[in-house]
Amino acid sequence: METIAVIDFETTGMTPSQGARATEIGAVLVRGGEIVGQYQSLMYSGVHIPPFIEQLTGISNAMLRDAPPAEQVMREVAAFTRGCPMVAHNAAFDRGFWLAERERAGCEPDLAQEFACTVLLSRRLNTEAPNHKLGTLASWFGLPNNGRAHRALADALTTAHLLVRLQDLVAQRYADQLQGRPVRHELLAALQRAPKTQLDRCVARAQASS
DNA sequence: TGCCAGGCCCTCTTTAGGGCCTT
Repeated sequence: METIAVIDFETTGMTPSQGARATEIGAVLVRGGEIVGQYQSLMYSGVHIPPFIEQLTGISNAMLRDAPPAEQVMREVAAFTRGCPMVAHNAAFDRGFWLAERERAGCEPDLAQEFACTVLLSRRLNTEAPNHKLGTLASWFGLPNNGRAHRALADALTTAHLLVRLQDLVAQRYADQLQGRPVRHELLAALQRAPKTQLDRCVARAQASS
């Protein structure tokens, strides 16, 4: 059975290309609609956390002084998620840090780790929601409270629960095509790229090729 | 002086602009 890794980074800024670094990572493994593993660690990279980010995340410069080196954390989490397809909320953001921090840590590229994005999927599958922020969708779906928002494991757990709900939506909406087969990451990745008017065709195509 | 992310989506679009989403 497929295991999907859901990750979330807390960082010092919006993009590695401007020098931002990760300060914390949370990773959750999802298999068969259940959470089967979780990982969280602060990570020290030597960069200063701006006051705005300290206030947003609650992660302070003092907290990071005793944290393990970023390179060590990335090697651990790379081993934890090895071979798993990935999911994140606004995956373009987390994927950027995932690739940058992995490269810094000297991790080998993992070609199996395609990303699916719960923002893109929610926009296609859940058009009634007022917006597609993680906190809004958690309330909208009545997801479990996983602790302080803007901490990596709490947000990764919320994203994992959101992923399961979105998989359920796909399974219910396309029950005829799926015929009881699980909603795999490959189908999610195809759906998130499909035009809204062609979701039915996308599912039929994915099922025909699987 | 004014700008400083990037990828995606929508529309009063496509030779563009603005909003969303993440820290």
